[in-house]
Amino acid sequence: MTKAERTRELIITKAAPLFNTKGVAGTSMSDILEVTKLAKGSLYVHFEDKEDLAHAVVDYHIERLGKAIETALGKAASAQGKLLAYIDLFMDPVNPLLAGGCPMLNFGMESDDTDQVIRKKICSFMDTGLKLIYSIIKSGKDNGEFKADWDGKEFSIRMFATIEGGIMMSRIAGDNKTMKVIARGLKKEIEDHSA
Amino acid sequence: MTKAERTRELIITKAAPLFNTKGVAGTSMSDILEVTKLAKGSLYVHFEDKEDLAHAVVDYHIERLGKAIETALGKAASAQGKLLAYIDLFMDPVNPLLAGGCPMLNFGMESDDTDQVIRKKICSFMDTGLKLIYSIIKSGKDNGEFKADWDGKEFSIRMFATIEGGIMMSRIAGDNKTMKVIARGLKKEIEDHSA
Amino acid sequence: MTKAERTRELIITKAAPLFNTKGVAGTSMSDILEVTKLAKGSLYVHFEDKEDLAHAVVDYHIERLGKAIETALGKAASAQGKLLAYIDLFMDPVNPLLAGGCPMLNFGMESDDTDQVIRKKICSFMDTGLKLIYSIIKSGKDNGEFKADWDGKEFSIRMFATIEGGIMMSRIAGDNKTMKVIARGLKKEIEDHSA
Amino acid sequence: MTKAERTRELIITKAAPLFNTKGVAGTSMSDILEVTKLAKGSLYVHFEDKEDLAHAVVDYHIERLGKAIETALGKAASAQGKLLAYIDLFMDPVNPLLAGGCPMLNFGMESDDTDQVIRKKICSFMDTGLKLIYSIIKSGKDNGEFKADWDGKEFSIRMFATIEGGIMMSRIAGDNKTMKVIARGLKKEIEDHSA
DNA sequence: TATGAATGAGCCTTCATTCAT
DNA sequence: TATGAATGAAGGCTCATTCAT
Repeated sequence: MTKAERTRELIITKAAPLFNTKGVAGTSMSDILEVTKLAKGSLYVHFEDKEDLAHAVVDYHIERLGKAIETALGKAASAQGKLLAYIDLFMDPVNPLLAGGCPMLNFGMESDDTDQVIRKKICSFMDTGLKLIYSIIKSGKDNGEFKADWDGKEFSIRMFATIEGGIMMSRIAGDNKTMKVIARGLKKEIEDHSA
Repeated sequence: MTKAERTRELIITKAAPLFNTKGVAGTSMSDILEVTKLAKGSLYVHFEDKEDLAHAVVDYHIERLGKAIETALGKAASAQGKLLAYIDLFMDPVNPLLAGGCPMLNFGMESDDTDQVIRKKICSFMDTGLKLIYSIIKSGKDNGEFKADWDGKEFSIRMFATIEGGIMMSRIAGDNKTMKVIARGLKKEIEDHSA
Repeated sequence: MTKAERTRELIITKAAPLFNTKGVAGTSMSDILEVTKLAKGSLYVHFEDKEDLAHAVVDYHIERLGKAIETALGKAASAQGKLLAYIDLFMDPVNPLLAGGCPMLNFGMESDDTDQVIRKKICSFMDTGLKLIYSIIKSGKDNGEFKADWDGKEFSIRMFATIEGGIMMSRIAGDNKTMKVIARGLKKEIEDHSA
Repeated sequence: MTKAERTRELIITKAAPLFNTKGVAGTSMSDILEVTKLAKGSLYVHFEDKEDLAHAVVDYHIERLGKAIETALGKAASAQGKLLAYIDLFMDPVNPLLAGGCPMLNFGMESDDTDQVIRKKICSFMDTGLKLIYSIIKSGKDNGEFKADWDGKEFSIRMFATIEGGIMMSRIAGDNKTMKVIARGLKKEIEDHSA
């Protein structure tokens, strides 16, 4: 990793929690300077402008979340285990994996009317997640873990939506009670479809 | 209504879509001046500062959404009808009731780490909504519409979360497909619990 | 004159010598703040941006120079007197009427490749000047002051060009010797065409 | 020519049209980096600072213009031919010899109040040009081409000024009409003084 | 109450330049 | 010599807000 790459990475990693916490509009370049301890012009050596940095930060969040999911699911042997692991990953929205909470919610809700590049990045990551859940269910049906008549497509969409909604509710409430109810419900449904 | 009250109302109604679309941080007082066509100082005659206005705007959104729900549900005679009406109200996130989309998602996700007053307003409105759904189910169970063993508390939370998650997904995707799948699932579940 | 008009006028009059001396690109908004003793944002109450202010300053220079010519020529009774008065007005480029020198030269030469609005303003003022000289010659011929066969069009262009070139040369040299030679030549030519 | 000298030359030749077009203040070191495709630090290997480069660029313009004059006049056999050749060299200000137009006008007018080094360079080049014209007239008088009573000093100054003024006027107007009138006038005067 | 000029902190960004590599 | 990352002052401009009218 060259020096430039290291600095770029430093900026992204330091800026990431700020953007995810205060939003893109709510975070100033000065805020980022402060946490990176870099000099004024330095940010612009590595990023064209605030927008460019914001996009890189979104990519970073997507990558981190993607890897976290991959890791968590990698530890599970069965399809059912993977689904449960996925749910568990989002069980604590008050102390989330990524400071500020789920970047899909944060960046998605800020960008839907204001930044189409970010919206599309989040959209494509959402699709990836959806497809992942679907593929797990499918493989579970293929290997006999899950009942063959389970509608994997419908469930993957609903599970995804429910989790995100649960995260939103828990973060707004400031406690995880809601998320727990939701997780229990989803898990029960998964178990109900075990063969 | 005095002239002052009317001006105040004008500011709030014109500012509301801006805040809900671009966020609080992303909306400037000048943006609001522009759409209200008021003079610079006028805003501060009616609101202490931007924060104060933002809070009033959140209240306004809550009130409007609350009334829309009330109206929609008022038209339905049965408990089941009310639940279905509630779902239908959120069926078109791409062309939402309130410009910018669901204010609980927008203000909730922007404020969770930045503005505790807004967060609490959204939180308490969320509670109201949750309780409303719960009370409908309860009354449905009381009058024999719904099976007595239906867990109303769990379902109301899950329904709320799923709808919000569905709104989020549809807005990020830019189309309502997701929302339709979710609505169908929730409605089926409701019907499955009809007595 | 309203307060706003007074402030606007203050900014223009204070900024004018700066722009005419250091050029538009070479003058910063901070330079202007300093001489006007206004606060940061105040400039933008009266002007959209630096370009807008620069255009107003060019207009101001044009107006002042136009009025100075008008006044000087007004004092002369005859056509010949007017032509000589015009020349006299530009006789001291080292201590010019307008700080920084002839705005046609300064703004014209800076803007020809960079700001078409300024270029056109200067161009149209130049045309006015040209037409003025021509009309003086014509009226002199009409009233019998000048010989009828004098080519007024050619001379007005050449007189204008020679004066501007003389200003340029004197300012570059830092002394008025060149300008004096030129003035003498032009005046002789005018006298040679007296009837 | 060493590599360093070649790079230095490259920078100057690429920077020259920029400075002559947008002015010194209006041209940034980044602009120059862009057209030279050099690395950031490289400029400062060859030039102390922007001022130093600007001075070199002025020298370059002076040298090019000087050589162009020399070449054009070299082709003419008689003194009269040389004077006419000189005038012809400046006949098309809209598509000038040097991109941006006459460097004496451009750098002269920008520098007269801001950069004494540039001003003096232009001043001394102007003197050279003036002396050249004078010497041509003198030699023409010596060899009997021109009338002995022609005031060569006065005419050389006036011719120089008129041409520069004509360039200015044509560039501001965006067409060469003015310049043509002026050239015709000067040429006629030259012919009128032929012996 | 309403106005809009004025404020000055702060915004994002570019500037000329330096310096470690 | 050449590189390009780093610097921090300064650039133009917008911000939320105040205040005299």
